[in-house]
Amino acid sequence: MSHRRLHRLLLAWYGRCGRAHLPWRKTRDPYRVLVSEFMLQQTQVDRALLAFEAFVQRFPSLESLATASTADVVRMWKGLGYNARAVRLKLLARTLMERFGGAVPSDEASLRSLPGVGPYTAAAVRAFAFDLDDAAIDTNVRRVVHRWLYGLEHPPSASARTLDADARALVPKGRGHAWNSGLMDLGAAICTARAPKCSICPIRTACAAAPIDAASLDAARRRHPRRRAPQEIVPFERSTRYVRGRIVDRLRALPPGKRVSLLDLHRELEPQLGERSIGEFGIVVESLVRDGLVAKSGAGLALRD
DNA sequence: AATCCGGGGGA
DNA sequence: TCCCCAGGATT
Repeated sequence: MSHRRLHRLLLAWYGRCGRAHLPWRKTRDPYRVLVSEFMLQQTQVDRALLAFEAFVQRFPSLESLATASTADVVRMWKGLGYNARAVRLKLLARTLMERFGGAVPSDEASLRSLPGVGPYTAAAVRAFAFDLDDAAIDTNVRRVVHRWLYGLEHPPSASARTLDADARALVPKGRGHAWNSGLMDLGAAICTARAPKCSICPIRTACAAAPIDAASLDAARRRHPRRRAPQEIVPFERSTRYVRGRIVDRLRALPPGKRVSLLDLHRELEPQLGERSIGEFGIVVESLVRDGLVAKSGAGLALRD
């Protein structure tokens, strides 16, 4: 089945309104694409923008990242969250230098073998660095495709598998880069999860869901609630995530070469952490050690080298 | 299949 | 203030 009308509408809109000026869209350098995709997995474009510029300036090449210390990479990751990804990105760089001759592969199997690269990132690298006709499918893309082809996504009319197959079939031959870029921009700016702007959508005349009324979308969402884990009862400040964040932030600020004892760290962070036993604190530190973020020695704690 | 992993923006 | 956000690894 052909989707020529969809292709024409979205690609024309991307040409007019797309964010082709984003630094990771102006380049085809696979290393930069990889860095941007690692950041964009977890962060909005506006925030990733600043971090990206600083990161590629500090680590301008795969080789420079591969030879950098994990500590320096984690320091450059400040503000982005999910710090284990900084560790994986650094490990990925070393893997590429050692096993792939310093080049980013374009085949899916090789990409998927790399730390931190799953189905989405592998496809994104193929589309954005190599302009291959692959579909980088995240939840935003699934939502957009569902609306186009099946109508409102509450309740779902198609499985994730079906949507993935549809999304792949939609990629116009030879236009992988622009198509994926346009799809993401549409999902971020117009075809949003809540309050989509159908009235200004370039696809509205070819969309099964348009026009979506914000109030009825909200009502449909409430009628079909997504299954949720038992609600987190403790305040965020009591959560492990918060403690981990405070610890890593404190270790980021530690002068290179310096270390801090568990007891001193516990005492320093006490004002932010409230009453939390040293034992409980130590368990959180252990989780950071397991994640490769923190190094523990007789001299104390620091970001891992 | 379910859970963990941050930090921020917007309703 | 509360709700929501997203891919990958682990178990």
